Amino acid sequence: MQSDVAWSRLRELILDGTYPPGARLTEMEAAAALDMSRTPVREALRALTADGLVRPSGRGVVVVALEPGDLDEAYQVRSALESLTAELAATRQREGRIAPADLVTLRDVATATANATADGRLAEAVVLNRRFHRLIAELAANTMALHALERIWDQIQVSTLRSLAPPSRPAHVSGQHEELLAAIAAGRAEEAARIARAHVLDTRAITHSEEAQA
Amino acid sequence: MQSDVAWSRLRELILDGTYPPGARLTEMEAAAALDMSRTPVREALRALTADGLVRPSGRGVVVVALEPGDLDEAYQVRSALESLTAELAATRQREGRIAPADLVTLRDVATATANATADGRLAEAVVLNRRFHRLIAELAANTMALHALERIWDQIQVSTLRSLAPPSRPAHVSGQHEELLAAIAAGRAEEAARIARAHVLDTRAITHSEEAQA
DNA sequence: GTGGGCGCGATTGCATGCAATGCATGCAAT
DNA sequence: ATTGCATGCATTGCATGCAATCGCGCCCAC
Repeated sequence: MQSDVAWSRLRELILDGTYPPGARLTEMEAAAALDMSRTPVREALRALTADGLVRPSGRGVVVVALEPGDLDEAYQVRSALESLTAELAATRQREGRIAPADLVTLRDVATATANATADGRLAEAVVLNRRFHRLIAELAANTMALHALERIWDQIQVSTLRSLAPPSRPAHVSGQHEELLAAIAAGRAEEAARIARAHVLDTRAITHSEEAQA
Repeated sequence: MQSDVAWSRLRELILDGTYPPGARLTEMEAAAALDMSRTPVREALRALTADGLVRPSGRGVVVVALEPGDLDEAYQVRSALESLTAELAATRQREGRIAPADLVTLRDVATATANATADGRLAEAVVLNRRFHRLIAELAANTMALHALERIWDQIQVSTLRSLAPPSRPAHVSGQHEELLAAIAAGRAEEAARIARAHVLDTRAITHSEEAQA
């Protein structure tokens, strides 16, 4: 369906920074850019509005720019949800409902993320980091939580892309990934929940301090 | 905008059970029922699909019927989010950022909910109960959490409307509301979070046992 | 020079036409 | 009788026309 194509392509363009926060976008422009008529583009823009990636502004829409306060809110929600998914994933592991291969994949992604970060391949690190957290959410086998998280991740990604900077303590972040992985692999649900919550809030704090530096 | 009108009217019809889970719905039918053209109705149906209230099914859409397993997932997410909003509300209260009148309103709604439940005015009790939880989410001042909760509440409401039965222990539910209220009013954030989480999961358990009875 | 008001033009929102699609129904053949 | 297929039709998805709207710029007055 062209409507879905329009949605995913526009979403992609927003998430990779081609349309940065604040960028203006009209039905007609987008229709011309994607070479389709206004109708499917119109539906896509409405969907993106519902997703919180753009917001109506006079004529057309603009890519949202979350203010620091809104970002804090987003991280709070993300923290609550990832705490839940980590707990659920660990519980499922304890119950033997998780395939060993999935845990291997998770470890691989964690390693790749650490390497990319250490090497300064930041764009790649962002993708891998998100994949790491997504894999955990998938292991939790809770589609509602996964969907809610996708929305939050998208919104956070849009508003932090421009300030791409290496984490001040890369080893710290990687260490937390390792701890989280270990807790899940061991089926320690409560610990996994605690680590996930702390890790997400830590990530926010790091971004904060780097904003302050800038 | 007619598109929004269509969305809210259709949403209302679904949430109040006029279109029960499983009901089929086509663009043309809905357009005729709402007396507007297919275009705005079409957009509304897409939005409702994104909201998880209907899902495409062959031609047209059907109102979603969450299976028990999906309901469990929904309650898990709801529990995580309400735990967060309760914690945030309590924290804001401790910081003196909550108007006393808002707490009075919250208490009034809690009382009204308890009365409606005790009197067997179930439809009313559902509305009041939701308003109680919503007020807390508003006190938390986290719009993302509020939006995510609205979605979850909608989905849960649709799939539990038909099994409207008085809670087996109404005093228990009302008591939990009181405890939650007290924790927030006293600014005890951690306790509020704990009570909220337990209360939501309790609600789910009650529904479960009543399903079992039926 | 600045503030306010007015008019024009771009852009949206809705309606409808048209073609494509997929589902249901019925018929035929085994 | 049941299954497979073909045909017709309801319904969707997209394109485009048309009217209403809103923003923007310009001009005038102060």
